[in-house]
Amino acid sequence: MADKVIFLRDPSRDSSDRAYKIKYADLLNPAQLAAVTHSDGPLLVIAGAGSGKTRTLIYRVARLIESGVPPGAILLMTFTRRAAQEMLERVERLVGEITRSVAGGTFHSFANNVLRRHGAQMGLKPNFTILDRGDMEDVINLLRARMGLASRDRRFPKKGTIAEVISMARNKMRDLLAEFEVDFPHLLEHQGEIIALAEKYEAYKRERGLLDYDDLLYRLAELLRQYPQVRRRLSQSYRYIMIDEYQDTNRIQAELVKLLASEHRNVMAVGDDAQSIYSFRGANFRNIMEFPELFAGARVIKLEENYRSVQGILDLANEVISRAAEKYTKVLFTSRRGGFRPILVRAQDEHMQSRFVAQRILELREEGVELDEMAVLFRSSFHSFDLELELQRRDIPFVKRGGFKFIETAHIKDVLAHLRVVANPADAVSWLRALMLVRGVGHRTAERAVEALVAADAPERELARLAQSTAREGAASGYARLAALFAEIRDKTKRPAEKIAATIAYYLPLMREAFPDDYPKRERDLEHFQNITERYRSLETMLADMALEPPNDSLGGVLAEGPEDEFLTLSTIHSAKGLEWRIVFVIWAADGRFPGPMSVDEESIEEERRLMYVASTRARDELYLTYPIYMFDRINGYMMGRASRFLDDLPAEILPTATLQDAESIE
DNA sequence: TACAAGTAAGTTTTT
DNA sequence: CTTACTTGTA
Repeated sequence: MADKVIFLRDPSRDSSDRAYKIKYADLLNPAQLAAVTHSDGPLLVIAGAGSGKTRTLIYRVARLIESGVPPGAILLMTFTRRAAQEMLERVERLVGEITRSVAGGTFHSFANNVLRRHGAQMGLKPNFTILDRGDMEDVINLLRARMGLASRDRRFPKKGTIAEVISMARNKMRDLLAEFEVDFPHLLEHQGEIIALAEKYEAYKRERGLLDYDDLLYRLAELLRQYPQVRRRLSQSYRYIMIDEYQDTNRIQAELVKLLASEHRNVMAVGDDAQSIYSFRGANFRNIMEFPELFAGARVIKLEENYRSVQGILDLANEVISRAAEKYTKVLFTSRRGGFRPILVRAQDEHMQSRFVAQRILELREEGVELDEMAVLFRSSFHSFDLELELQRRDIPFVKRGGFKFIETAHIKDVLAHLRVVANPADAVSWLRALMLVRGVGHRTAERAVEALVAADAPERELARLAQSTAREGAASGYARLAALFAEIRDKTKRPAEKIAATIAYYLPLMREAFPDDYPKRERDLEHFQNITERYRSLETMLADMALEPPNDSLGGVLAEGPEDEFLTLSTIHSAKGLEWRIVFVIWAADGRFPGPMSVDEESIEEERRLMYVASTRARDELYLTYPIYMFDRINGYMMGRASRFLDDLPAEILPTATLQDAESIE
């Protein structure tokens, strides 16, 4: 910030007849303004945490629209679709124009839309089914069993591991052989079989109109590469491309950007290398480092002024990240005054940690801080279990984000499977799931039936035939009921919610038998699910949404009565990305939890460090980092815990410490 | 072949 | 504490 910057106007663009309603220069700092008024050509914005990154994107969209760019020519890629929606709502308020035609969402949702519209060119049916990770694993498990790899004496990797290898290789655009050498050397002995399995998996999906998450990106790239006329058309229609959170894109996504921008190179990438936390998904923070090479001549603008946090919090964040090995150097600063320093709080054990957090939250609420302004963050979803109990005990309402999603529970997946076979009768994964629920049908029978159903022209007739040909009494009526349901929900005049209601009615008795211990809880989930789906008019859209943007909160923790009530947020750090609160607690800031036991090599430790940086920069006013001294470990039993290595050697003027003690008078 | 019950092992983050 | 695989029975 040493130099004073004087901007020269481009007379051809800023001509007098086009007056901007928004006073950009008054509302933005010089760096933000430069990014917002940048017109054509590639632009990289390195945006530190809290530096007004979202604001910059919003004003840039507004500016483009005010300059006469049709909203439909703008493509806004974000990390979640909700982020895109919120941004566009703010743009609408700014420009007073409808922005609904701005294309926005995740790479995956964008790919989904394009492939449904243009995929036929490459032989892709528009009613393809999207497989989530669980579905992918189901298929792999099936193929693994078919290939006789499960029953062997030798230990063979589990479905989850296999799925991980396959997916990682694709996200990094490597072949499987290279993937084994680099990331999974311990699986080298199985590589032949896994490669064979991966080939079968590909064939299985292609034959049945199934696309997993990685396929969405791959098939889109394939479409754009192999069909230049489609690429040109798309590139010409999306003349301005903006990508948020660029540090968390992977190689295939970078390639997609390149292809989509091939006609104009109008790409604005925004991100922060210090916040790259998705390498487990194939994200490569080198993407952001190498953006200027991918788009030669790219302009680079850095946003360093932080508008979120008090200086004490930034000092800690800067200190944590300064020890990172590789980064675009930037130092966050703020003009916010205020004496608060983050504090490292040591508890005796996990429960004391929970009691401290709950107590402090109640104190803050007494002081007038709303629960909505507070969050508790943690490295892994299960770290909050004890705290959740404590919060329930004290009647503190909360929502939990991240971790296990209710959409992934068996009962929701069961219901969805029935709707998925309606949308795509070739969807063998879902048929299998639905058939296994029929009493008297096990995996063997189900597998045979699935092949017949997928090949059949009219599935309901095939179901009727199965009902007649089965030797088992129970199975016959089971098939008949399934056939009746199928006929009912196939009715195109029914809304998705009505189909869900019919499916739930069919499913409830089956669920009670399958889950005698906890079916009431599951029934509540189904009710919740029913509510979520009310707003959909198209079954296909509903199914795609459930796969691509499932509701992120896991149910169960919510204690409050009405929607007007305030909630405390519990969240994994990953799910807290891009969000902010006045008060933030980071629990389990202990070595062995954060960084976790899985992080051993240099690279993953570096990623954990960035994760700590992300966590601490979520806080505006106050930041509490806590850890217990005694931690229970399944292997070692109780052991002495120590503070996270990212925190324990920091000077006391950056991070003072405190120890908790029980006061007999209280409690 | 289906399914219940019992035993053994493994446990991050998410589109 | 959950899931995955084995064993036993109908």
